[in-house]
Order: sequence, then C-alpha cells, then structure tokens
Amino acid sequence: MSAQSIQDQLSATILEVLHSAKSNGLLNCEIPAALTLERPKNRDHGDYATSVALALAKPSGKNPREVAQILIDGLTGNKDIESLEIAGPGFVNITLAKASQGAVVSAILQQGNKYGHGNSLNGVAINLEFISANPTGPLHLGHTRWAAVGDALGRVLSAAGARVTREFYINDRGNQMDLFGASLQAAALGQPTPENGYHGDYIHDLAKQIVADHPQAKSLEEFRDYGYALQLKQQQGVLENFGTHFDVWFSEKSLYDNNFFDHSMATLKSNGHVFELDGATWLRTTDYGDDKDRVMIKSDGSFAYFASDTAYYISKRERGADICIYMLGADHHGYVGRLKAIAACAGDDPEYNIHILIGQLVKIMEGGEEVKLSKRAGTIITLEELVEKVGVDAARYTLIRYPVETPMIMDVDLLRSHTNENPVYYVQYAHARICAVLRNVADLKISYGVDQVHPELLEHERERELLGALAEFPRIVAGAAEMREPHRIARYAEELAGIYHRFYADCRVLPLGDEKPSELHSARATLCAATAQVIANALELLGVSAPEKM
RNA sequence: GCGCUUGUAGCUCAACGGAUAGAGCAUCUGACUACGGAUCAGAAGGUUAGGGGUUCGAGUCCCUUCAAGCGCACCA
Repeated sequence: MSAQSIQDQLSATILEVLHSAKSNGLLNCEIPAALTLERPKNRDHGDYATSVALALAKPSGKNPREVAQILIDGLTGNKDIESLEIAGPGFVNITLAKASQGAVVSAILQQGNKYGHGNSLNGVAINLEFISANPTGPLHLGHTRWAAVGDALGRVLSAAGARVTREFYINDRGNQMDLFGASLQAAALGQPTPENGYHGDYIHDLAKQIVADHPQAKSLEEFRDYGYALQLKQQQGVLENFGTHFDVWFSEKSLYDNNFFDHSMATLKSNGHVFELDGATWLRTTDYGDDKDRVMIKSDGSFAYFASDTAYYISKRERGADICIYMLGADHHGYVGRLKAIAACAGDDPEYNIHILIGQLVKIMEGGEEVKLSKRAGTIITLEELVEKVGVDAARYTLIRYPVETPMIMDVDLLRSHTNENPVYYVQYAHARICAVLRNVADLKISYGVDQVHPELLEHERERELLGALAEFPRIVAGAAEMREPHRIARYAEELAGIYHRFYADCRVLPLGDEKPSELHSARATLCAATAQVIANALELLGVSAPEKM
C-alpha cells in the first residue's frame, strides 16, 4: 500500500480541487502550496478540518462560506470521504469513510517498528552535539536534561531519515583542567583545596583512586591526566547506563595536537574575516551580527577558548555534516551570535548549516525549597543520583516531556514518593494493559492481525477516535524532527494512551461469558495490537521501555 | 545600562495564527461478583502578567510597561 497517510492524500486532493476551481474560473486567486489540515479538538467537527476557505476568502473576493462550498462540491463523491460540512465562519469539516480510516491499522501492522518513520530528512547529515561537560566532575542535573532530550532528538531525527552523528565535545584543555589536577593533588596530600578549586567528595574519591592505582603520582600533571581519564570513564559509564549513546567523543585538545587548528584558521583567513590587533588574532564576527569581534589567539600567543569553537565547527562540517545542531544551556545563550558568525565566516549559511537550541536550566525542589546547585561548592545532584531515586524511565520521560526552552522544576520528593503519578506510567500502563488483553486473546484462540482489520465494524466513537490518533503518528514524528522538539512525541504518547484507556472502558475486546468470538472481537484485538505497536514505537523514540507487564 | 529567554488553572506544564485555551497532580462526587482500578465518568478551578496594535480570527505575530532567570572577558 501507499506509504502516504490518509491525511497527506486528503491534503493533495484538496489542493487539486482548488487548482481546478481556479482554472474553471470559480476562484481567481493564488492557491497556496500547502494548507492547514488538522484534527479538530472537538470531535463533532469531523475527522479532519481545514480553514483554507477562510484564508482564500479575501484574495478571491468571495464570502468564505462560498469558497467552502466550492471545495465541498469538488470533494463530493471522493471514496475516502463519508461526509462534508461547512461550519462556523467557513471551516470545512471532513468525516472519513470507514475503510479509509481503518487502513492505518494494516499499515501499522505491516510496518511494525518502522511505522511512524518518514523521509522528510532523507539524505541530510546532522551532527548533534549535546552535554559536552567538562571532564572535571560528575554529570549533574543540567547535563541530565540534555542527556535525555539530546538522545531522544537523535532518535527522532534518525526516524525522519537523517544520518545522525551524536557527538560529545570534551573540554580537555585549559585552566580548568589544571585547577582540577591541583585540586586532586591537594586532596591526595591532605592539603586544603586551592583557590577556586573543585570541592566535593568525588574529588577525594578520585584522589584516593589515583593514589591506589599510581602510587608514584606526584605532579599536578599526573593527577590531572589520571583524574581526567577516570572522570571521563565515569561519565561514559553513567551515560551508557542512562541509555544515551554517543558516536563520537571529540577531544578539544585534539584540534591542536594534529594541527587541525592551523587548517581551519587558513579557511577563515582566506574568507577574509581574520585580523590582527594589539598583538592578538581576531575573528571579525561583527561582519555577521555578533555584538563584538572575538579573540582567537591571545597576545601572549595562547589560544582563547573561542579558537576551539571555530576549529570545531569547521571540523564538523569537513567530517560531512550538513547541519550542526548545538544544544546549549541558557547560561550560554550569549554564544548564539558568535557561533552563527563562525558559520558565516566559514562561508556557510547560518540559517541552514547551524542550529542552536537553548535549554533552560532545570531547577530542583527538595523538602519544599529550591536546591542551589554549584559544582564548586560541591552541592550537586548527579545524573546517577537522580536515576537511583526515580529510575531511568521516569527520569528520561520527565525530562523529555517539556519543551527545552521552558524552565522546568523537578520536585524530587514528588518523583520519589509518588512515582506512580508520573505520566510515564500512564503510557507504559496502557502498553502493558494491551499486552495483557492480547495474552487473553491468544488464550481464547481469537485470531487477529492484518487479515482481521474489518474496518467497517469499527464504528464506535471510541474506535474512530483511536484510529484517528494512530494515523497521526507519522506526522507527529516528522513535526518533532523538523522543529527539533522531541517532547511532542511524549505528549502524543500520553494522548494516545488516554484514548486507548477510554476505548478500553467503552469497548469490550474479549467475548463476555460464553459469547462466541466474532469478527468484531478479532477487529478490536487487531486494533489493540496496532495501538500497542504505536505506543512502543513512540516510547522507543524517547528511549523509554514499553513493558509487557508492570 | 545593553541583550537573550520566560510569564497560561492552587502546583507542574501543553496548545503548525484557527472553532468552547487543554492534560496530569492536588480537591470533591461517582463506576466492575466479566479484559490489569497504575483505569474510567463527572464537578470545580482562567481577564493566557498589564496595556495598545496587526486580521476574517491572537496565548501565539508587532510595540510598550511590569516581573523573573541568564548573559554581556585577550576565562574556560
């Protein structure tokens, strides 16, 4: 069958009708390339509704209801459509024919775990960089948000057809590393932590580990390098356990070790945006809207952090990325201008080749008040601790279900003491419930599957609602990928779960008592199987498990 | 001072410029001697921070005021 959803088909049909109305002289205005065709919130408004008549009223010089009528005349008789009506100021509400609406069930069962995947980003190579924490301490709550959202976004982009490289940038160069080494050294020698040094129990634990592994370690450099290796390994282990995978762990230091920086500098120079001033080497980022120009090589000959940013971007592009996505915390929003300018200075289109997502920081409530987080002061809540408290599924789901640009507050006490109130359980429960029903279906030897769809029997309001929701999934995935908003998947999963629960309450799947199994039972069981598949697919995109029993 | 982000139900948060602004939690009232009650049905809860504007139509776009958070280094 066609991979095109019924909604896409309808869209195309409506556009055809409008174009032919134009060539027949019924409409004398431009026909838009795309139109809004959505599922109305109110079920009385049909399966789909379009407001295109309202939009075309003015340019065509007609009353919106007249335009709507033209559209209806053109659509009447279409085999996919059961009924049409004009509503309100000029909305056209469309109710689908049962067979057309039921076709989605076959599509889901045939495509299995690929249902929902699309090709909107086919052939696009995307470099997705997230977390990129300093290797000087454990990952904390801020990183955790990106660990969940970044991973989910990677899955969503892949589902839309993109070739995704997930990358973690390791800031393994500069003063912070030396400070880290000095802090470890001091801890090992029982000396006070240096000025601006790193505090916290983990420093002492790391120091002990280093002394145990390398009794000869004395110098700051030794402590720094051994500590770095241990800390990086710890971060990698925690992320692996969290279900977040990276394809590339990119060392900032490596940009200099193999002279890549000189190469990237040459690119920037040849584009004419590099200049010397006061003994320093600058990039003229103000050519592309940045607030001020940025220093790459300081007057003392050392590299500014910004130098790495330029080389790193160019590295990503030269390694094949069409689009570089950066996921940054809100405390780095001032970087947007300069990063976009780097892309422009490198000769790229800052509107296409680079995309920066700014995520608000997570606040955490415990004991009714906000916990102030500070790595230096040692008051941090780590990714590990959060997982210990609420589990991987709940942690990931909670972090993903909100758009990143909104600040979020996690109430640890609530998550800890009432874990079953978390929406993730609502969704997982729907999946487990369906699995239980299907186990019963199998026990009763009721057949279900692609050959048992029987769309004409699925006429209950709840069944139609469920079919409509299932058909939405591919659009949700494509939209989440396009907008880089994985939270849409979670919201959809919750809506689908809710619709299933309501269907379940109103529509009996199994035969009652000694009632004989009928085609309706098979049809409903098949509908259940399709729903379980879609819930599982949605959870898979979030990296959250879809349990068969809870 | 300049800039970015945010302001929606008691709380946490949704809502491609679309119809009566929605969920969950909390509160109240109900529902299986038949599929998993981690569920369902219902009630209550709102001047979408305030004020202007754009248009067929604004929580959404523009201007402005207020409030909160965060940035404005030859630090990383």
